[in-house]
Amino acid sequence: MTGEERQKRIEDHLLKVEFASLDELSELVDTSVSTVRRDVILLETRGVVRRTHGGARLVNPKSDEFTFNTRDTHQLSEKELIGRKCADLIQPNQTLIIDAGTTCYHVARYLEPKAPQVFTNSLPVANLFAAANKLEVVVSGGVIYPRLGVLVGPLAVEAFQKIRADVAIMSCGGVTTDGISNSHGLLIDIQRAMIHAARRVIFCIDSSKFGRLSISQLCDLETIDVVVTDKPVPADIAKALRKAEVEIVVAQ
Amino acid sequence: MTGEERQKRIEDHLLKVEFASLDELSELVDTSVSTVRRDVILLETRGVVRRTHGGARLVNPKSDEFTFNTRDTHQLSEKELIGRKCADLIQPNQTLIIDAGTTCYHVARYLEPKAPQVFTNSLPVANLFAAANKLEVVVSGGVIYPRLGVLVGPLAVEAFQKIRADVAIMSCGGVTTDGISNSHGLLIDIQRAMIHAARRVIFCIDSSKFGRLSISQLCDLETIDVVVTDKPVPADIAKALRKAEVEIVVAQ
DNA sequence: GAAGATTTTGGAAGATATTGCAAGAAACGC
DNA sequence: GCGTTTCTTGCAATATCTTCCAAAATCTTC
Repeated sequence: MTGEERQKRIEDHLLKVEFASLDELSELVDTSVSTVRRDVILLETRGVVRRTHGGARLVNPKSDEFTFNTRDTHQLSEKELIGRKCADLIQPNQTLIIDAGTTCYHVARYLEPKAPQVFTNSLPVANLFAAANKLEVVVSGGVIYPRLGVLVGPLAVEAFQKIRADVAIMSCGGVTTDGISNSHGLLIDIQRAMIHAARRVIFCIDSSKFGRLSISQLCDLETIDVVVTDKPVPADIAKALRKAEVEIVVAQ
Repeated sequence: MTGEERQKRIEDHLLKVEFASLDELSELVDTSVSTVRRDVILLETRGVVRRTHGGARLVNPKSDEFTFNTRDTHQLSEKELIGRKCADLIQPNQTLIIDAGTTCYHVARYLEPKAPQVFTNSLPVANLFAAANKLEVVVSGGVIYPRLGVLVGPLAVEAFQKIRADVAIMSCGGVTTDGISNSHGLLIDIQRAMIHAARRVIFCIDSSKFGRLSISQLCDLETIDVVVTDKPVPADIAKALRKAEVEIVVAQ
């Protein structure tokens, strides 16, 4: 086995496990620990891997997925259900605005067959469509908000102020009878511009958000056209939604 | 067996296994290691394979374009060298514009310690920095150009027209004594805006680009401040660059 | 087909790179 | 702290590379 082959195997292995001890690696490629150590040093200078005491870890594990993976784990199946149900509401060839956030990301995953035109300020959503050239994806500009991979700031707001779309697919941090709220102040302006630009506004809201209040008020319930969620909505909020003429879709 | 037949068999075998040692290959084609070595040297000059200590590796044929497979760190060592050398030219806390393209991507990989402010229209570069929140990354808006993961169109051009930066790190498709050219017409306007926005323009150019002419003319040599490359520049182009007062940096 | 020129091949010698090991230094866990 | 593990550094053994050369094969030319 040549040196490069070994290094590739080490890299491949780390892609799977994210972290590995030198012993483990030396066994994997059937060579001495010294050699593996040298390989890892080399991979580190290439920026592929970071050395730690006793092993190595991948530099940017699953960088395309961003950290919202971690948030993902506990409510994955609900969000996926919501995502699929919400995608069903979209007609072919509509133009869509897709908000940042895990739930909206899951909607995006089911959108490809509809071949819509998509506007988004979410890097994960952009990455999702970057390879497939079936549909046109427009990314708003903006500053990357680190952990979430959202583009924020004036560039983003302006981008959405300039456009019009059939549907906006949104998410949020909390819903009460008074309206929708969100936790990141930076996102509020952008979300307002998104909602303003769309003829029809769909909020994807997992059940944990009902009754919860986040820091910044985003809009009142009248602004919404559809709510997609995973469990029946609590009575008081359901009543308020009906009064605001919001269609409620429960994915089960 | 003729030499050509041997080389074809070697190539075919490498298509299957990706890596092979010279011993392995010499057994495969039933000849001495010396001959196989010569074959491999020949295949390397044709760009089919890459020699490694003790063996040979297939060169990924789709190498020149940006695959979203940025993990594909092999056979890019020239670009990696250029990337590191170019990153050395950057002072801490400068503001940078980073062009799309594999070479610029490799520059970006070495930039984190410099903590610059970064503007880019490249999704791979954006993803690279999205996880790390050490540095501020601004993404231009635009339509995703599918295979390359570049943002193009008016949103992108406008984004770069609005800003100013210390350095632009650029790449291109070809360099002749007449200037720089690039293959994607959509990129030209954006690259011009990038160059215009920067006080200092650095082109990262791997040696295969010298003497090559791409479809669209981007700029003349006077526009450039620095060229970073991996091999000594051909005499005629070197002369033209000197005349245009371009600093030449060779990474070796 | 034969003689000579050219190319290809296999191998040898010395140069270079890689590998595994060992001793001392540094880091880690308790 | 102290024992253990891991890291660094230097070194010798090994493997591979480069560069040469002579033998063999192939091509030219007549």
